[in-house]
Amino acid sequence: MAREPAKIAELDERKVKILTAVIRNYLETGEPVGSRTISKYTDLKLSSATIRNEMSDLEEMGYIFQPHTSSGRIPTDKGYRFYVDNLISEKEREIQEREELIIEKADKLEAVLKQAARLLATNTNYTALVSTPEIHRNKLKFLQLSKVEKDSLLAVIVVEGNIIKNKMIHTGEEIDEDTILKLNLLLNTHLNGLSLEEINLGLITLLKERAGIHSEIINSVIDAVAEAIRADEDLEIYTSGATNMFKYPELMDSGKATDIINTFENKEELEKIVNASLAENNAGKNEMQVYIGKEMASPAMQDCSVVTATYDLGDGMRGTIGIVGPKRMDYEKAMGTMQSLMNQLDEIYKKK
Amino acid sequence: MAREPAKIAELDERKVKILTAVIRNYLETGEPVGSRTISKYTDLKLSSATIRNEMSDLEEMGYIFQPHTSSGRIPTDKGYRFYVDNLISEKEREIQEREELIIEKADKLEAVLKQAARLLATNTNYTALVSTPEIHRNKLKFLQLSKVEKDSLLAVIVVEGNIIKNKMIHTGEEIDEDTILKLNLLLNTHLNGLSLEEINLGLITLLKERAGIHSEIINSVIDAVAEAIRADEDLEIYTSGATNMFKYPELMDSGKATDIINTFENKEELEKIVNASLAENNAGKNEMQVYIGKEMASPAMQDCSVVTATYDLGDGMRGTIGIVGPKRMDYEKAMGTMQSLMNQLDEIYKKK
DNA sequence: CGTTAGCACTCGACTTGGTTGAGTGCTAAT
DNA sequence: ATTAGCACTCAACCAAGTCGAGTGCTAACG
Repeated sequence: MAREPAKIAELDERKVKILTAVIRNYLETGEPVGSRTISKYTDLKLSSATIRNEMSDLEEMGYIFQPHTSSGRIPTDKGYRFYVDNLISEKEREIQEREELIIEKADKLEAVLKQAARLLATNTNYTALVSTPEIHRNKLKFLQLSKVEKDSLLAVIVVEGNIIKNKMIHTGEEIDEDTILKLNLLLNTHLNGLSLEEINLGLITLLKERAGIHSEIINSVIDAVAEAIRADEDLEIYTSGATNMFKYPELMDSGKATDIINTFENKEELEKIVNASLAENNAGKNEMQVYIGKEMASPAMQDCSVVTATYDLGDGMRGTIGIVGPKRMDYEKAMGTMQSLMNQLDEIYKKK
Repeated sequence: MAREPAKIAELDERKVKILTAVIRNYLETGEPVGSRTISKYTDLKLSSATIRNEMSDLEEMGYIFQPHTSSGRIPTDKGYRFYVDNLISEKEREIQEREELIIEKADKLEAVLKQAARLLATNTNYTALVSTPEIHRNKLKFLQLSKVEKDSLLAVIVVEGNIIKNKMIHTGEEIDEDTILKLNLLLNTHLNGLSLEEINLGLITLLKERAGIHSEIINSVIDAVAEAIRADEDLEIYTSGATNMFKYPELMDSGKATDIINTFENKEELEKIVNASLAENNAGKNEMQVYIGKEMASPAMQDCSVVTATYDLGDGMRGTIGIVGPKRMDYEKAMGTMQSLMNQLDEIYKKK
């Protein structure tokens, strides 16, 4: 969780080269990487022995470690962090535009988000994570009661951001059209433009008085409004491609993959991740975040990394999109794909 | 897929006893069961040698088989089928009422179904599968346009079964209240009570004529109605507890579990199962189905069994609920839990 | 002084051979 | 028809040995 900057100054140029070589190689193979491999892999002409010394230093400094005595090295969380912070940003921009994901136009936001998740998952071979927007400051924009059957009314509620909610209200007795008209007028004059917080007990009492014998209905309506708005507060989170986790032996073999997929079914855990991302993004807009291992709040995820971004569709509709993968995920690709997706989301919802 | 009746007549009483003993034992342990085990397990006092002979017969008849030479026996699909068809029905009824699942009342059908799935999964330790109802013959029950902003109308559409759909229509120009009133009257007098099929081109043309300069809006509305209704035709399917599949070694070790969970993410495959169940249930109402291994259309599922039931909430709202588990699932428990759930669903939606 | 070659050492992964035990099929005796 | 007995099979387990990739350390080299 605590995330230190990991300054580049701490390492001289050669160490940086070796560290990145280790990381790059490990990203590809998923196996611990030894000194001999590095000595051939890099352009600097050094023998394996020298590399060994440097690697020993790097280990002491906490960037890499050995899973068991005398085997190759593997990057630590700190190592990955360094890599992500200092070494990606340059390359990323070139790649990101390489191939465009294609989001078919779909009208409903929910469908778009689901499709986005699927796209991310299939493109990256990791797991995608999408949270539906949390509705901020939702003011009531439109409220209407209509008679649908003899003894039931339909309340249609539209809040800022054009979120529409419906609620059937069973009245028990028949209500005539005239009364409905009056109720509609009453409700609209008093409630329109208000936010949930502004609809307090005093206002409700006032409304009930005005409604006279139909105060019962007012109750139902207020309930409906409250419930409708509240219902959107516990946000939905979709995942897609969860089983991609199985493709990575280091997770599969240790049985971690199962744990991880289990937490994908657990809303609370996912919320932790999403919320962390949202919070961090309140200040710096539209930046991508990368959380590595223990930087994540969720314990089961400590063998993963996640790339998150926050989308903002205006009207206070903000949500998070994430790509979850093993620590040795291809950060460049993940971030590139994510960026591309965000661009497209922007495009779709900007012209509307 | 082909499902033979598996008559009880084919087997004498002793063979039946031995077969059930094999199956019961295998259901519990998940390991191949040998002759010695059976000779102790059953009440009939026979030596292992005799059992061996009988088992040899049963193998020849296709009820059991050996995973490799000289190991215990495991039931075949045919064996399970026999068990489910002939040996459960008596016991099942007693058990089913044993413990009541508790569905908290929730207003929205979707939420209820999701919760039902979660309940099934946690109660049985298998994977639950729920399809949202396919809406049959949905007649238009209520249709209303309202002005929400200067240049946008909200169309609220209610179809039989109280399915509510909303659609924003951007008009480009401002529409005055009077026109909206007229349009509403026009639409309601002509469309109310009609099904999708009945809204044909002739009717649409008529409406457009009557609407005069606002024929544009009629177009949008008809589109909205059509889309709203059609949108519900590609049914949603929820799964819950998918990871429970990992709990069964015979699936886990062979890597089948991964395949299975993968198909849980694949809508088309799930539809096969759901549709098979729905079709079969058109005739005999409210019966439970059991599909074993190859009886299922989906190839990846051939190491599973599934217990399905069809719920019917009236108004042509029918859908399928399923419990997916390994072939050696506890059929009694699964069927009992399912029955209990169906009862509760019935109860919730009967009194409404 | 940084770099390199060489050597001893470690340790997981794999192979081999042997043992065990559950289970079978078959045959002969009851 | 049932059972006891025997030879056989085969997965699972274990111990010992080999292999190879990799390390740390030291001494030599430019």
